[in-house]
Amino acid sequence: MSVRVRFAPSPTGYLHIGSARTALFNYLYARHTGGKFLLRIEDTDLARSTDESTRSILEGLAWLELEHDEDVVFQSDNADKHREAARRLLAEGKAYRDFTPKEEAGDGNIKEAIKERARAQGSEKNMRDNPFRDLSAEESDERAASGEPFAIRLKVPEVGKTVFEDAVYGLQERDYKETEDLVLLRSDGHPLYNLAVVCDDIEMQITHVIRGQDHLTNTHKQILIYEALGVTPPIFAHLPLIMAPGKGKLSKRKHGEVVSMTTYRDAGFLAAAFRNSLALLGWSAGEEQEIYSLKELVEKFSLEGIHRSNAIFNFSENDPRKWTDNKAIWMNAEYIRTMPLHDLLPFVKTELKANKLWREEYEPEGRALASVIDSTEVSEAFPEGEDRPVARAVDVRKVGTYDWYVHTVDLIRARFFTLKDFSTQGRAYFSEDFDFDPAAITKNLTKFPDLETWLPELATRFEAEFDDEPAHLNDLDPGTEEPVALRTHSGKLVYNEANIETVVKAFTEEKGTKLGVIMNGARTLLTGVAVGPSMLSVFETIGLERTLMRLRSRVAWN
RNA sequence: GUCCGGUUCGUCUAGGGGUCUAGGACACCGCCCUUUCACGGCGGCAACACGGGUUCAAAUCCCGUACCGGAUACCA
Repeated sequence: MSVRVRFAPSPTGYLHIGSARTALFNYLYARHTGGKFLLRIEDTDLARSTDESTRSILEGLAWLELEHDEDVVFQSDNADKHREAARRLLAEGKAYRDFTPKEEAGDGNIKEAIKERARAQGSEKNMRDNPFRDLSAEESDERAASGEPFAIRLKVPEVGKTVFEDAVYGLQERDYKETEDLVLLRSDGHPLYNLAVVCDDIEMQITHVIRGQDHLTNTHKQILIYEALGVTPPIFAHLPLIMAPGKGKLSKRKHGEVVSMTTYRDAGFLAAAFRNSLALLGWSAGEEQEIYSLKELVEKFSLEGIHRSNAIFNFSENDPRKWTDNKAIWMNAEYIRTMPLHDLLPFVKTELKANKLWREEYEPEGRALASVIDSTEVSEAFPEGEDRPVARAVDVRKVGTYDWYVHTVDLIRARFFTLKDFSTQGRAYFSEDFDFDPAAITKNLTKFPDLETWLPELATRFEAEFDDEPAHLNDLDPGTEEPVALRTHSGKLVYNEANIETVVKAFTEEKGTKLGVIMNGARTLLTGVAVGPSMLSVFETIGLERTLMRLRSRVAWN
């Protein structure tokens, strides 16, 4: 029988890290085995379920690219079937009506209240002491017919135990006396979770239930229901939990945004990178590799590789550099700087567009970049799997062209952690309207007051020495195709790294200062930040015109 | 309280009786490169929860203790 797994979130909030990981593992298992990955929304708790949550969960799954098979099942649509199952068990004497008046839930912490009550009862509690458990069928029917409200509870046998082999945790046993006669149907007729799950899993022909370890005890109750229903239970695989730093519960309430999937999307994470780091939380292929493509994850995933101990999602709220798990941040950076450039470009485009930094000129030859990359024309744009476009920069790349854009992204991505960095740290490459980092100004500018006159002077020097005119093709070295002529036809120097270095070094010597002083001062004026690629590349990439303008600008000095 | 589960560097983890003076990654700290740097290179710090067994041999198997987590609802 082919594998059928499901991800069954309850729509009571956004998709959080734990659920996302559960969804991922289910997805990977399905794809690995060639089975189906189904999605079921467990919305039986009408009071807490919202459409907004459902949308948000679907959105999160879509972002992670965990595509499900078949139609989404809404558990509430099956309520009639659940009720029917409860009635059947009642008729067969495997369940009974409990006429105990419903206890009103007190306000405050429900979890705490339950724990308190359980503690008070201790081991003394007899799970079979419900007075209605052995009520005669006649009396039960009579009272029901008279309109007395009742819940339907499963009649758990007096002696014996539930046993199942968990694919992760191994053999699990639980004595019946530890399990109460659980409620199947509420007195208002609404089916309860354990009944609904079992019925739906049967109906959806689920073969493997992969879910959080917090369901381990529910599983025993569910097995009881399977047995009562006369159906063989599926295979269960429980996942260790993802905890907060300090081993506490990772909660929306306490930890806020770090647990929400949308946070990562909005923070400029690549889904592939986040998915990759999620996969490593509670699972390992037993090797030292850590960067896995989705394809590799699918190939290597196995239930045997799942751990039994909880993992901590490590972050510290007060450190902006560690606002979320460090390894996740690192992995995102790793993806950004090592993934094929043509895979990264669409994401950068989206980011730039969102910040009004995108220019149509960045489109390759006027065509939509995405369509070029996705279509068969890819070979034309990127011959033989090359990351870079075919157009070679025989001259200085003209600022604002597609060629320049690709080169720039490639240049600046090395030090970036998220997609957001392209529009923040990297803003000065794409716009005249960028901010200056106060720390950079202090460190590289105001510390050397001479720079206030030197840098505009450098601009004048550049203006005298350089020309934006490209070198002529004739000047190319036939062997390397690199421009050999350092001068343009007007007799000025080509504005490229080698020449810039010569000019800046000479200028530095004249001023009797260190190269770093000039370079870092220029970096601050040109890019607004203190870190980045080699300054020679920066000069060239920003282009002569903008370099002159920015070196002369007074903005940073005021 | 009771039941269930877990415990290897700060964090994610490798490890399934000898190859473990415990490996990798992130973070951190040094050094190198360099005009700076959150790129890169090299290096360092740092862990088998504790106590008993079993065995020639235990991080690995067994038992206990401690700690942590989960569950204990007419929530899911």
